[in-house]
Amino acid sequence: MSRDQISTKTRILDATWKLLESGDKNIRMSDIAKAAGISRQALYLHFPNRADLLIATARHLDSVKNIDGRLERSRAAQSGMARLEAFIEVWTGYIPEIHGMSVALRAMRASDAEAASAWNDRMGAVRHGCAAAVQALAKDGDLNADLSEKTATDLLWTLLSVENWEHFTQDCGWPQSRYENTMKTLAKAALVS
Amino acid sequence: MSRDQISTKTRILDATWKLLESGDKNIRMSDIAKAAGISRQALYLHFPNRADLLIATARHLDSVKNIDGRLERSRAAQSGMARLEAFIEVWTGYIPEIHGMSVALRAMRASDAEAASAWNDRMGAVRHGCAAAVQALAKDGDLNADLSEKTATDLLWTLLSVENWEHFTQDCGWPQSRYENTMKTLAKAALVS
DNA sequence: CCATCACTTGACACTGTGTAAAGTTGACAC
DNA sequence: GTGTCAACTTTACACAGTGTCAAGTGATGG
Repeated sequence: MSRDQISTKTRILDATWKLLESGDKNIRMSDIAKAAGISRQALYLHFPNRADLLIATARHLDSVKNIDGRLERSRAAQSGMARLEAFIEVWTGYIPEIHGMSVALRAMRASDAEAASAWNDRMGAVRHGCAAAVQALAKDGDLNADLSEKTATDLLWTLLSVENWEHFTQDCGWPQSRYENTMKTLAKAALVS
Repeated sequence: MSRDQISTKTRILDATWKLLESGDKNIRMSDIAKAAGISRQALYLHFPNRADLLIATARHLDSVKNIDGRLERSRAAQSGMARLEAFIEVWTGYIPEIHGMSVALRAMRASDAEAASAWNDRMGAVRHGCAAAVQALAKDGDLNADLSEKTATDLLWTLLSVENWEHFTQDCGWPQSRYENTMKTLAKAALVS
């Protein structure tokens, strides 16, 4: 609160987020500056470059959206099956909220190593959730005997990728609810014995 | 053969392909020109812009690799199941050969409408193959009764996406053979009654 | 009243794409 | 041989977008 109600840094992050969410591609630093109500050069007083700004926005998003808190719910489940379902519900519900961000970050992966590692870091967290759900299934003896825990985690992780969400909801035109239900069905078909 | 053994246009396409295949990101027009042994400006005598060059390279690749001919094999299968398997074998075997190209084309989708439609066109062809396999399954009465042909096609198409291939072979480190076998198993688990 | 912080303004270097124009070279026609 | 044409080269430049730099402004606070 040094200057305004909310700090300029936060205003920048919110503006960036909003622009990404709007689905506009090719967002320039000048667009972000305009949206945040400051000069383009002032952005560089807060973030060294575009990549760092986008990465900071991703982290900001995660903290505002409280993904960790939401996943808490799935950790509370009694059975492995319930945990798998709860995890799928939480994660698939989260995807549309971060989709604009994810498009931008993935687009930057090709040219920016730091963007790539920011994305890998976030997806690593998802994988961790998948692994925990698989482990809970295995503990209950519900995991398909043909699958190692590693393999089962790979399958679930891939199934629940943002790219697959895009494919179903964008390219195939499925509504979110159908996507979510299908993911549950497929996950069970693939993982549960 | 106007000038050299092979035409300059072909040399450009081959050079572009080779560079894309090498996995280098951020391939510039000047890189392509150098690889083709001509000046950067000469590229523009053959292709109006970068997008058109990449798209032409994609088509060139498809024609050299003869994807249509390869898919012929799956059309010859006797049963629906055999057709599904043959289609998966052909397509999954094709993915690694076009992967460099596909990365470049997908990266361009965000900023270039023509690149997006070139990619959609190619993926539309894959979807067509999926639909035919699903139809063959349905004809044999082997299609899961819970699924419409459209839904089954959506599932198979998504399962066999290039993005999922990347996920399994790159991010999960699976060898190609394992990827292929898993796709067959998963496809059957998801589609066959 | 002075200093400092947060910002603005204006200028500029750099990269990569695409355009433009004039020059070179070799093949082919007559 | 001369002329012509196509395919290419060389040089130059416009343009967008990123990132840097330096000088200036204006409010806040000791």
